[in-house]
Amino acid sequence: MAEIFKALADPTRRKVLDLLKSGPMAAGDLAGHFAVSGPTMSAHFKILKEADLIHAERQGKQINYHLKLSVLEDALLGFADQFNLLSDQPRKKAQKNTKKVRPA
Amino acid sequence: MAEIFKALADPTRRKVLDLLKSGPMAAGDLAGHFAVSGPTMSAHFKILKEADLIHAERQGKQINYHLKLSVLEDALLGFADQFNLLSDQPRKKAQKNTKKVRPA
DNA sequence: GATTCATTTAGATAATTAGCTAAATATCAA
DNA sequence: TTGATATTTAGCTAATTATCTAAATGAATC
Repeated sequence: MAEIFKALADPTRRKVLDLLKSGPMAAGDLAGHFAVSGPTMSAHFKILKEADLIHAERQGKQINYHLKLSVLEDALLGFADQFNLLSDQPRKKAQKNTKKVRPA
Repeated sequence: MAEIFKALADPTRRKVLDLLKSGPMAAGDLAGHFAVSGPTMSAHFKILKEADLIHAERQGKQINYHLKLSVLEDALLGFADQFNLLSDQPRKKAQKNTKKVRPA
């Protein structure tokens, strides 16, 4: 989970995730949205892959990146939940083993 | 908001926030939970202050740090919401100007 | 006001990071 | 199999970061 927060700490990487929100995109198309070199973007993709926030799928010459939304969700909401920031109702993807704790 | 994610990227700082969850704590008491020098902790506090995630209040010789939960909440859930990760019902702190968009 | 305690600021260093260019790899097309 | 295209890997550098020790500041106490 540390890796996820590291990955999210960079604005370029956050924007990559944002671009992938609406569907998979090729590395080059993603890179087109930024003013940095291809290799630099590739390094960002690598960090996002290592954080398991995206995954790659080669299609011919191109490599399409997909957002792993559920990983982002678990990290973000898991952390938020640590601070009781979520409403008390279960969320979309309910988790197993919801511990019932009688309020003190 | 970039500053908040930077601040959250460090495990020491995330743990500081976690310690402050249950109430304000003095700089020294916080530092007691980590294996680094006082000045190092002070630098972490500074970064958290600059991200507006905590605030300081001097009480005699000590400086008590308070978690600014609403700032954390806005950042975290704001970002989560960008990815539609929140349930559709309004949350605890409802936001102004909820735009009503008729589903397509 | 000198001393002690709690914390921060200053200044240095080592490690990490984001960026670059050049070269390598993989795939497709000619 | 040569060439073109898409992307990554390698190797470098500059900037940032986390850490340290020593010194400075602020507040209470003697």
